[in-house]
Amino acid sequence: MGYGLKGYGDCSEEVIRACPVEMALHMIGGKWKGIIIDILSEKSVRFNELRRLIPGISQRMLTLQLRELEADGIVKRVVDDTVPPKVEYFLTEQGNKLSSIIDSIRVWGKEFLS
Amino acid sequence: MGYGLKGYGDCSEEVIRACPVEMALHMIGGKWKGIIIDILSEKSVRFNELRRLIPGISQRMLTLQLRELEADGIVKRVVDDTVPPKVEYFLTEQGNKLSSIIDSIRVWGKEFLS
DNA sequence: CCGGATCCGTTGGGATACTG
DNA sequence: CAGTATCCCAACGGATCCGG
Repeated sequence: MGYGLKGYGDCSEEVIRACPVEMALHMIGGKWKGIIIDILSEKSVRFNELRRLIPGISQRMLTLQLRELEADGIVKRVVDDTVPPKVEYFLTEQGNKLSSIIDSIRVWGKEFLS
Repeated sequence: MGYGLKGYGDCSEEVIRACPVEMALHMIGGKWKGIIIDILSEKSVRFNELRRLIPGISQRMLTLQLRELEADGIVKRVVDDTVPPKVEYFLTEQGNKLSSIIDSIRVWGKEFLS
């Protein structure tokens, strides 16, 4: 048995090394998760602000991806119970560490494209 | 217009920073690509050897993922034209650089799981 | 030994409309 | 403002069988 995050497959003995990799890729592999983490690494952002910062994303997908990131402990969601509602998103400690990896991925990607 | 790898979406102005990230994640986001790159980072491996090293993967998926990695320039495929056939896979220069990122992802993942 | 071809279920993600 | 709810399609990935 391995970690078992959200029903993710077990880790057999031989691939135990790769499991954390698969898990991590699974957590940041969503179509918009990279840029969401990237934006949140700079500052906490509100829902519609995030929407404006990510052209092309639908309300539905933004909600879904944020919920998954939240469930995985990468993003924190803070609701200010006022009218109009105010919901702010920011990275957790783990999310911040992830963002530095996103950075190195971007460095690699840029070099790859050049 | 952005890079345009395999019909991947365009990069608008505001998300130009995130595009290399999306591209990279798209290239390593396959279910088995992480572990394949991981294994190849140590040594070049033959097809069936790779199969044995990745319990649970089907022949079809191994072929597909290798083909994609090859098309993306991460993996090289060398055919020794003999009987029985011998096909060896190894990382390209870009693939090697990627494997160090995989390493840091694993470090993060391990810490996340602990 | 190293695949290709086919079928098919599951999931990811887009479009649109509605709500407290 | 910050979401839900539906519908729908395409891509992903597993199982199985066939071939050089």
